[in-house]
Amino acid sequence: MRVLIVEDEARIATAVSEGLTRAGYVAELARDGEDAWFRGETEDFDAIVLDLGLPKLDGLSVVRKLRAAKVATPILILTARGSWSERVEGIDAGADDYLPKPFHIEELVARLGAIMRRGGGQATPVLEVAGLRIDTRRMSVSLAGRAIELSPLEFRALRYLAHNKGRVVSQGELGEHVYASEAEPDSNAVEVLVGRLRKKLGVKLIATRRGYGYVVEDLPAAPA
Amino acid sequence: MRVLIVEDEARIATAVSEGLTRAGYVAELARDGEDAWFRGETEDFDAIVLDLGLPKLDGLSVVRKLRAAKVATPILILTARGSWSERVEGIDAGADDYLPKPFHIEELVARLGAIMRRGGGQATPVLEVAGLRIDTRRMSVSLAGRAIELSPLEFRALRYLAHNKGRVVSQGELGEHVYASEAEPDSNAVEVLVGRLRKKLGVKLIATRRGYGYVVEDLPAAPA
DNA sequence: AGCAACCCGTAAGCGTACCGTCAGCGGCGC
DNA sequence: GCGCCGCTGACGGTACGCTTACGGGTTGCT
Repeated sequence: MRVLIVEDEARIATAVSEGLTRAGYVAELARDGEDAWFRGETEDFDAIVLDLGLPKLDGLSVVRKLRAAKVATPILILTARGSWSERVEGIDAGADDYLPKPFHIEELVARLGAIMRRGGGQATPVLEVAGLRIDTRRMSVSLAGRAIELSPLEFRALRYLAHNKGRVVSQGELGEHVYASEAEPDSNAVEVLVGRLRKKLGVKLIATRRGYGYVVEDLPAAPA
Repeated sequence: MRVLIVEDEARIATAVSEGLTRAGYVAELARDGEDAWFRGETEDFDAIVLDLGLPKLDGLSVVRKLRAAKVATPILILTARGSWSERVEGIDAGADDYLPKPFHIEELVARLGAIMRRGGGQATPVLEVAGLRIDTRRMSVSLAGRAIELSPLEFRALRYLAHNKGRVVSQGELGEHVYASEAEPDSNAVEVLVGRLRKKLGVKLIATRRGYGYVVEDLPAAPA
């Protein structure tokens, strides 16, 4: 199991490297974004641990470029403590999970194991549900071959709902995942957002469970 | 038997830890929500005791995220005294039972034993009883393949009854679990609720034990 | 720089499902 | 047969969620 560590602070880099080695991984090290991008594309890793604050080419760009190049390797990003927007942007860009700094090495090892086992959560580039194709790399959506233009927020909402298809997602939960900050409790922003989304989709895909939230069904109509 | 205790108040944490150890469990401790979420997903516990008021990531989110990640470990939540809405939300989110603070350790041990013996009650997303399917993730119900529309309160009531099938549930108990506030003693709200539920189901599923409460039988035709 | 288009949060209005109350009735149990 | 527990239908208040319109802010094009 080869893991690429991308980290410019030497202290952290060696700590992580040692921790992963002890856990039985082969740890490779890259010290800046350009190096990470080059090696991530040309070499074959089982996972990438990526700090977002990097010289030459920032972490988010690395994620985006790798995903654009159809590199499906699981990516775990290291974010600043409490930086909600970094996490959201990171997941948007195609990372599989995030770990806020500071962290324990054991935690890193465990989460890394999780995303490698999962082996293609966010990394799977296209979600499909009920004739709808959601391409998370190109940020594009099409219904029965016809492209649909969505705004960034609409796209995030749809992606989250599709990703959790078959499960009720409350307004609060949807808000937390769509917005890069804590949602204001007294606001109908989510309702309006879902409304616009529904209008653009033109299909009865997003059902509302009054008192609970929204669901998109993965099965047409065959419960037994 | 490994149990994860999630509690930030050191005093309570040690008390619970000692109590569980004395009862023969191996107690692990997590002090905040993110830790709980990560360990709950990556490690293997037989049960989780979860305080709702937590730093970093609140308890309800932990429950939701674990359930979304298909972690079926039984979860017992500790709620503030008298906070009915917390309990209801907790169960909705996928917890198996709640215990209001303050509590006796013996009570905690007893309830923990119960949900572990039950071995995946609420954790399994769909309940089945007498041809009825209750999907707690979709918040939807179907009878013999045909979907049935239920209101939030109706759904909660049915879920609680089905969850306790074969046992008589008093009106008071049902009310406590359905309503997110103190139930008024002089009110036939529960009766009306059960009535509407029965009408929508269209089957003689919920029997009434005059003077005691309601039961749903898990066996279709058991003569007495 | 100026302008247009778009994005998106706020607010108001509205339809409707939800659900508690009440009154009347039925049936179970003694 | 009587009494009380529980069922049922009607009614209306409430609040949930949808829709529409508006405007501030940003982006991008000329």
